[in-house]
Formats: sequence, structure tokens, C-alpha cells
Amino acid sequence: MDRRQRRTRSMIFTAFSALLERKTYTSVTIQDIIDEADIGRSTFYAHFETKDELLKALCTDIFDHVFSEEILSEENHDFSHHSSFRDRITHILYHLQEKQQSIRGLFSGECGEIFLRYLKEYLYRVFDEHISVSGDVPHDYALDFAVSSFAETVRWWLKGHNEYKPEEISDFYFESLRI
Amino acid sequence: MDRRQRRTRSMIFTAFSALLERKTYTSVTIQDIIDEADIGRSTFYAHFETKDELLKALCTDIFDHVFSEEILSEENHDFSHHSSFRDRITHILYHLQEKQQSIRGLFSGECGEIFLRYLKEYLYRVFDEHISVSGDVPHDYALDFAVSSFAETVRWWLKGHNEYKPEEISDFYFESLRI
DNA sequence: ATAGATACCGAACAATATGTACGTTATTGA
DNA sequence: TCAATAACGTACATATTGTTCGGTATCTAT
Repeated sequence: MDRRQRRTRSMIFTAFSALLERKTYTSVTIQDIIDEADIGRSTFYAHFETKDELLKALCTDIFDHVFSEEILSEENHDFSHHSSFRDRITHILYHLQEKQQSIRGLFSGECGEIFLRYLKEYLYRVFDEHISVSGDVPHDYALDFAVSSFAETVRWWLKGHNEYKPEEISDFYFESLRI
Repeated sequence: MDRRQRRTRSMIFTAFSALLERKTYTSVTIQDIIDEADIGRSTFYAHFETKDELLKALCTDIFDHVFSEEILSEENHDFSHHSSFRDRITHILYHLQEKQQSIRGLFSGECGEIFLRYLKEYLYRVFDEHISVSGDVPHDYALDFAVSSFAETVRWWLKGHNEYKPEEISDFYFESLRI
């Protein structure tokens, strides 16, 4: 990827994140982003077709980092079998805490919902192998339940309860969930 | 409320719901709604200032109906103490199933997230008295966990698993939750 | 260092959406 | 019947959108 492209892309991301701390996702116009990033109109459209696509790209950038080691460990079966589910969860929480600065704006309003939806897509892959059916509950449902409630746990944590450590959040989660 | 106002309001709601089955929330413009409902531009703005406000009003209309008996039973302490938490949950699920036609469009994309957020606001009130702290988990968290996972259960159910009955969904939910 | 490729600029453009204003018409409720 | 008012519809200024295109600056490979 061209250095100029990386620079422009990064400038757009920065401008977008900054705007989301001041305004709601809906009220942020592409014009706002162009002005904030101080780039040409056509330049923006050369990178992203819509605001939604921009948001998705930003989320992907963040999650690819957060889950990078997760994905690695998926390939390395030895490692994945040695580390417990709880350890992996705690691990993800640590990574999210690191990235907290850049995702703060992503939690406000409608934007937070979209952010969480993408987070869930990544979580499905991690959770799938760890969820076992109990009783008459369909596996499909059990997986969705575990993933959704974890995503909501992340929201609860990063949006007003930062005083807790990743390990504590992990404990709360597993105390509330039947696995 | 004037009969004309009720009529116009209803026409706007119908048009909006219809549009949401065809297009995403973001892509639906106020102009679209005006065209679909076939009303004057200024008439729309006499009722709602923004699209978000319209969505909120529509959700409120639906939930006020779904939770109407719930709210009644909250006032009537005798009844509320006799009916179990599980019964109340099942009751809510029955009402949501009834309203399924009118809320189908509300589940697509970003709109679904906003719909669920409003649903959660109503659920907090119902759940609050039924959630008791266990272990070291903060009451705050336990309540959020129960409400969020129930809202996501509703999403899972109405968005692709209609084959289950309200009682079954209720069972799945309580099987997965530690209370 | 040079040259070819290409990302960015910026100005312009039509098309559409937004929010408001105001005089007119039709319906309502008392 | 009549006063109140909801809805109409036309108009308007403003803003956003998405696209085009020629010129400039920057990059990468040789």
C-alpha cells in the first residue's frame, strides 16, 4: 500500500473518531469528515464510498489487531488447547482496554450498536468451539447468547465502569453465564 | 387528539414501516416518507422534527402496548407478587409475537439496534425487582446482563427462529441464565 | 537520478434533501 | 353554525451528495 494512501486513510480515521466524540454518527456528514481531515472531496470517495463503509473499515482495523493473536492461536492447535476459554476472554478484554482511546467515540449512540455488531462477528469464531449444548437449548441459541452477552458486557465495562480490571469483568461474565 | 392528527400520524407510521422493509434506516429519507405517505412536506414536520424522533415514537407506541399490562401489574402489587418472573417474561414474548407484523421492518440493520435499545429501557423496569445479586457480581452488572441477553434473545427469535413458541424461548433463556 | 505510475488537489456540476414560511382549503369539535 | 386548527402546496435558501476532469505532487522501480 502506497505511503500516501496509508497517510490519507489514517487522517480520515482520525478525523472520523474525533468527530464521533463531539457529534452523533448520523449527524456527522461526509462533508464534516472532509473538512476535519482537510482533504479533497474526491480523495475521500477514492477511499470509501459511504460513511457506513468507513465505519466498517475502522472497526475492522481495530478488531484485526485485538483478535490477531486469537487468530494465531486458532491456527496453532497446541496453544489453543492449552489456554482456557476464560484466559482467551481475559486476553481479548486486555486488548480492548489498550485500544480504549481510539474506540471511545465509537460507543456513542447508533454507532455503538454497529461497533458491537462487528465485534460479535469476530466473537462467534472464538466462542464456537467453546460452547457446548446443555439440556434442550439449541447450540445456535447458546452460541448467540454467550456472544451477545459478552458484547454487552464489553459495552457496560467501557461505557462507565472502567474501574474494573479485565480479570474482574471476566469473573462477572462467567458468574452470570451458564456454560 | 384530533382525528386528523391521529390519521396523519398513523399514515406516517405505516409508510415508515413499509419503507423499512425495503430499504435501510439510513437510506430512508424524510422525502421518501412524505412520498410514501402522500402527505405535505410541512405536515410531516408538524408531527416530527427528525427521523430519529419518528422512530422513537413508533417504538414507544409498540412498547406501550406490549408492556401495558406489565405496567398495570406493577401498580397492582397483589398480582405482581403472585405471577412469577418467568410468567411475566413469557407474557411479554406473547405480546411481541402479536406485534410481529408491524415490527418486522424495525429489525433490519441499524434500526434493529435502536429498537432493541428502547426495548431495554422498558425491560430494566420489569427486571429490576427480580434480579438478586449472587457472589461478587455488582447488581448493576447483573441487571444489565439479564436485560441485554433477553433483548438479544428476542432479536434471535424474531429474526429467523419463529418456529419456537414463547414458552420455549422462555425456557431457553432461563436455561442459559444464572439467576 | 530518471521516468512512469498514481494519489491527491480543487474547482465545478447537477441532483437531491433539508428545514422553514405562508396563504389557502378543508375538516373538526363544541 | 362557527371558530379553531390540521393539512395542503408552493416556494425558497441552504446543505449534502456523488461525480468529473485537468493539473500537481509524490511514490516506486529501474
